[in-house]
Amino acid sequence: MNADRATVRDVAARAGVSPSTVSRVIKGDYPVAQSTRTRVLRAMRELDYVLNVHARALSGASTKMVAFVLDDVTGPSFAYVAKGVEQQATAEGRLCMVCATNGDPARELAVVEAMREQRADAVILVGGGTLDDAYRERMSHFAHALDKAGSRLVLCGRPPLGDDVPTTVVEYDNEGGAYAMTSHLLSQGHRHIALIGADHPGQASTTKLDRVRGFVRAHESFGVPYDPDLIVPAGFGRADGHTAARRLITLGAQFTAVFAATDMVAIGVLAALREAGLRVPEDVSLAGYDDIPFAADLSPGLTTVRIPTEELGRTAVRLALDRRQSQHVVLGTHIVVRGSVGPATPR
Amino acid sequence: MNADRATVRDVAARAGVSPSTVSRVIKGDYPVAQSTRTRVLRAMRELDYVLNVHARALSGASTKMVAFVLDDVTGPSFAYVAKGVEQQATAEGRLCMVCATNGDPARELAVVEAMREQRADAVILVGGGTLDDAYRERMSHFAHALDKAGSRLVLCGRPPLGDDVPTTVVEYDNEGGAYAMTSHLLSQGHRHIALIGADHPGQASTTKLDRVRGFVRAHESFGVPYDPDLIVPAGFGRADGHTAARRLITLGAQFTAVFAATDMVAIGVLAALREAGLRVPEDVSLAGYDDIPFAADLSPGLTTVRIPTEELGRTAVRLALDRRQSQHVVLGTHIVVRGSVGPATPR
DNA sequence: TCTAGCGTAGAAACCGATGTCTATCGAATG
DNA sequence: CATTCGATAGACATCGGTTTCTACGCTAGA
Repeated sequence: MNADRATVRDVAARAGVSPSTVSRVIKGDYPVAQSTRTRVLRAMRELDYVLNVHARALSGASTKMVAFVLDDVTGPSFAYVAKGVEQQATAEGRLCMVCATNGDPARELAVVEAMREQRADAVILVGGGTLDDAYRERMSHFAHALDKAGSRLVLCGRPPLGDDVPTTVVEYDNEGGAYAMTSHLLSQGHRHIALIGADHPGQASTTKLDRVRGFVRAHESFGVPYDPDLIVPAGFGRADGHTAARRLITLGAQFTAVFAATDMVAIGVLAALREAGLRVPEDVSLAGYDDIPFAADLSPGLTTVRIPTEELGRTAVRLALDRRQSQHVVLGTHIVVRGSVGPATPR
Repeated sequence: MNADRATVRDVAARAGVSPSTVSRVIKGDYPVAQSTRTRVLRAMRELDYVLNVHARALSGASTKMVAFVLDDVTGPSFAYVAKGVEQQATAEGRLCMVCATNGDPARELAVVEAMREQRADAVILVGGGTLDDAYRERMSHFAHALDKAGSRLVLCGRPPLGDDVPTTVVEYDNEGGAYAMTSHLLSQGHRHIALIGADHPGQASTTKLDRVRGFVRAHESFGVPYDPDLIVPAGFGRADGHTAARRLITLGAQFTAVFAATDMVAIGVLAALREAGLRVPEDVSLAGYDDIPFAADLSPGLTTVRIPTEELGRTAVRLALDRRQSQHVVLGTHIVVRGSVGPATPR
């Protein structure tokens, strides 16, 4: 009647052995006579036996799960990191949990807490990251707690929490990419470059700060002064870029190139430029950041900075599960030249 | 020394109560004196106690987890379904596991098996779906097994397995969208429409079949014969569209419009058309399917069919967790008119 | 022949939280 | 004053595998 699910005990009874023996057949790390094994396997098949991972986890074994925490599943670059994580997790025999935070630090902390309850082998945080002190402290606490429990907190594409905090850090050279792209624009003769997507006054984002830093450093290297008015704060989305660019144009700002902090922003900027009757790259050059898949399909193709997204995700899982490897890695970025940047022309 | 993690017992000892009482404080469904509760809560805080979900799951409680199985995390439409699933799961207090199958039916079956081990509250399969008999049979078996265990198999954007198989089905009107778009093209005067991304000979995909069906039915409604040579099999990716379109052009096929089976295919087709010196929509009209976010950002904007992706994901979770609701739903699709389709012009 | 050793299998404790069943205290009722 | 009920809390079995620790049968070496 109550068929429910078969347990080790049921299988044992059917095969005429003890539960211990069934368990040993399942794990396979202990000698079991061939004939016994065969009988047990048959019983398992006949009863459609399915292991209970919770029972297994309870008696000490690893949960074989990694958790992945991101802002938004639909974010073009995040999705690729997720792919890398999923791939590597699968390769290492792990399952993968995904949680979206929608950029809410409070929710992020809640999610990490939930992952502690799940006893995940690793908790991978990707993107963004606030600089808020209380937040950092709570996160450090989690890092220590996870570490003590044999798990690991991984910061992926965000800066370390501090030297004494046991975390795995996988970054990419955010500032270097911005530096390279800005240099590229400067070497094309641009002297008035707008940076759209710098920091909002309120929320400090390290990603944004780094990109601004690279922008500034390149100007310094070239001995070109930059116009603070052309460094405009904005979000990381298409709409943010569109709004910011339109305002810049309306205000009559003078610039021959736009460096958008993300490709999504660049797409918004592109639309705003078009609406204003400006051609790219003839009137204004446009550069992005992230090299999302569609960057190549815009017309003109978007010149942008490539981030090794999948690699980032794969590395995060690999390092977290093998502590013998270095626990702080910085992956490189490089610019991808397409059609959206041309030589500067006076306006 | 061995700090490890605190258990209910540790908390109980520290608070000077029994484990049962601690458990009651945690669940909160049983009367506990205010003073006792306070002491227990303090002990929990002091010991940094974290619940063990596996122990809880073992003693009968639900696992509060839904599993989400898709082809590829980076697929533009899948990501949105994932977002819907994640949102609704969170809203219902569930965590969310994500597994990618890379379109491999064998891996899909393996993943579903893993989800049975996890005792997930629901297992949501999205996209694709083979028509292969052995596969269907195995999947039906899983559906029954999950059902018997109080869980649920959800088919999202794919056809039912059969009437006697206990599943939740959330579809969208695939054929209707293709019908509407084809009608739109026909009403613009197009009489030679290429359908790129029909079925590959080997692998039968219901999604593709439905889209072809809508295409054919629209022609029949309009009394316009269609050219079988213009129905070309192709994958669902950008490269597939590019290759297929280039071959069509090289072969000198006559057509004034292309209906791409997905927006990704459309993007590939667009590139191929451009390379051949054909303008869109002046020389050739182009329509896609899915309305991925970038469809609006192409130039010209891509006329395409909108699928209620997030809604699909949200509905899947909602129905799976509340069996009182109808377990078979078909969500509507509609065409989105942008600039890539124009009136037919003789070539 | 006796014992050491190997291969194999069972009994029972254990992981951590839950829930049932029982017990106690104080207050309220007859 | 005795009894009963309500509020509260503890003891203990339980969920389903895992893992010692022990034991049996058999062969090989002393």
